[in-house]
Amino acid sequence: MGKNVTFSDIAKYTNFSKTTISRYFNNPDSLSDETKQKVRDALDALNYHENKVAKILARGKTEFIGVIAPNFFFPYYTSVLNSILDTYRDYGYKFIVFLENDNSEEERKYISELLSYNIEGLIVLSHTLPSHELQQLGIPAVAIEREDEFISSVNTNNFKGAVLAVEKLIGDGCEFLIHINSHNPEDKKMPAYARIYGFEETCKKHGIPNKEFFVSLSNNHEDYFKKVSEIYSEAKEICCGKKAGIFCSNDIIAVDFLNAAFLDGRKIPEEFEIIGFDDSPQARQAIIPLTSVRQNTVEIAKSAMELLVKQMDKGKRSKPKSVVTTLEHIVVEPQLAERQTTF
Amino acid sequence: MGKNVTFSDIAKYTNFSKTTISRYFNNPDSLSDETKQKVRDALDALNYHENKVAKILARGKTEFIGVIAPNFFFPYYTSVLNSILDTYRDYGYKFIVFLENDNSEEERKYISELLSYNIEGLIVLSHTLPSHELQQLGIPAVAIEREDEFISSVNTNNFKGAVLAVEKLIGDGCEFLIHINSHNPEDKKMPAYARIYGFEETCKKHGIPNKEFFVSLSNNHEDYFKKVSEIYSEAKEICCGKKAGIFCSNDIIAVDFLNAAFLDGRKIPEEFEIIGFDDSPQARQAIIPLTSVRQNTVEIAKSAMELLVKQMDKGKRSKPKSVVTTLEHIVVEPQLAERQTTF
DNA sequence: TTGTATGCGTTATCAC
DNA sequence: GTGATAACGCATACAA
Repeated sequence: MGKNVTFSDIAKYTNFSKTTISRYFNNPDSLSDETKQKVRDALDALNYHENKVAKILARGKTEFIGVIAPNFFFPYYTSVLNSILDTYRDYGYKFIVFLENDNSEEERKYISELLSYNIEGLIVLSHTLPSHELQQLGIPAVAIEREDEFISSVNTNNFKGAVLAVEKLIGDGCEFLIHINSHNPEDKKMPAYARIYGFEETCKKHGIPNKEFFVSLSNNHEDYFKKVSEIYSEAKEICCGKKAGIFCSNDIIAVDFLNAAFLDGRKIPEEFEIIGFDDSPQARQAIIPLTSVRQNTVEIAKSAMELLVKQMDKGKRSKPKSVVTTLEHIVVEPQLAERQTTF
Repeated sequence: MGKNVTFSDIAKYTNFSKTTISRYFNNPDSLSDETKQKVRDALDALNYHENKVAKILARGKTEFIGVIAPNFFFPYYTSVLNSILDTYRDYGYKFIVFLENDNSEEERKYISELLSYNIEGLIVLSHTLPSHELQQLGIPAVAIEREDEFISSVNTNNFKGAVLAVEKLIGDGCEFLIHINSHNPEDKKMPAYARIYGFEETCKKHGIPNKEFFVSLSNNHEDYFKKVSEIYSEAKEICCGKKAGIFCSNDIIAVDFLNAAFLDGRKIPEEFEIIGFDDSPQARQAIIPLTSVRQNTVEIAKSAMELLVKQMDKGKRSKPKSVVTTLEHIVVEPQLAERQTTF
């Protein structure tokens, strides 16, 4: 940082005051054309570069948004992060990104780091901290696809996603339905839990026999495949003969099931129809391209930013502490990406 | 931002000066135990939170590192970014992340944004800006797996990766070798280009007949698959009868080839052996788990940070402008992740 | 249209 | 051990 050129330097060079230089940037209309020209010349004569840190300190606005994401094992998070980062072009906010560590103490440290940089808002994808703790922070915050009782959020319409999938399976003539979910059946606060309800209610509505399986969350793929293979074997037993429809809560499970069935010589989608969730790269590259419920991550990111911006604006107008805005929970509609594991 | 508690407030509360409060954080040994206790009490009585922006302005160090990554189509970039973000625990640097837009003008804007925040260093994964332009920036910068003539960098030993793959194929008895690469054969400055040399030289060394194919880079997977399927057909013709080994420059191509061959009834790895590059999730979830050259992204990120830190430290000791350190190009060794598409 | 003075919340340099 | 005071680089009320 070799002696950066500052307003003072420009001021000296032009014989104007620092204020005038400041105005050149913030209120140029109030300057005469001649002055503007002189400043402009000085600016590139001295090769000036703005210093946002100083600007932040003086004005209090950082244009920073903190993002805390889980790791990238599930491509869904990658995709959302991608979309969030892309909003830079529309909003100009910069993102300081942290990766969750499955450790709430660590996560609190991340947050206090972020706060010390005067971030204007926080986007939380990780699940380690309860939303009431996030609310206490007193800064605009929005949750994405996680427990969101006390803060605003944007979630996929998981229920609808499940309904779309199951009705597709039923419409295609499946006589027995299976749902495989990776979430611990206990954490009912996770939005994704609604996929289970969606499955159950749609089955009930159409009177279709069904069964649910759960595989415990794991970052190790071998584990996953072994468990899913076992589920496949069991599933084959259960629906002996009848055409079965499999709806999985993510594409990883779905592809594993597909592989197990395919290697076992099943005809797909004739004997088994399979639908995943997330529309990940794995879905597209499966041995039989996988039908999957696509979450609109672009829309999710956009909505998150809108919520955040709305909250941040409010914080400015009224009294500082009134960040206690009414909660808003935006729901983004999913879509069925139909490929070859369904008809 | 409701009136943050500052050193002034603590000072008033404790009847000490701001200086003493500052010392409490930066040089606590110089304070009496009694004073420290008083300050400590005041700190949580008033619920103080540090303000790094002010600290930065006063001290000049931001602990920010800028990252410019390409999009997340190739899981390799995701993985590297993941590893970079994880280094926070070891180094404490925060990352402001930008996503490339394939537009050099945009990218220059990102960089000037980053500079205005006084980032201490820059990690560049994107390819839109030539390295000599990055060098001009005058801040510590390191390139990862991209053209790196004028700045330090860390790259996978791509040549070695290819050699590992090809020798494995030869060792397994492949009589004809095929290389499929997605890079434009023109951009020889990309480190990944060495995968081609590695393929060619190893083939030559062992006197194995071979052929190379190129598919043009694309973010659209359907495109890819169609092209790779055509290549598969052609490949089948060429090596009629002889056992063929396929080495692909990324897993996406490899999985597509695998799928095409598998669906065509080929026995794998008996008739075709296939090796990809990157060891991505797709490789693990392929219908036959794919053997792939694993890039050690953790090591890559770690090396990048080490290079950066070294440069940043130098910049502090000597004169500001001496960021013109000698270039260093770190090479990280890849590893063959053997799965079922090879013996 | 332009300038003066003051503040933003720290750290750093002298003092005592 | 502790305290004034001046930076750091910019924004903003208030003057002129």
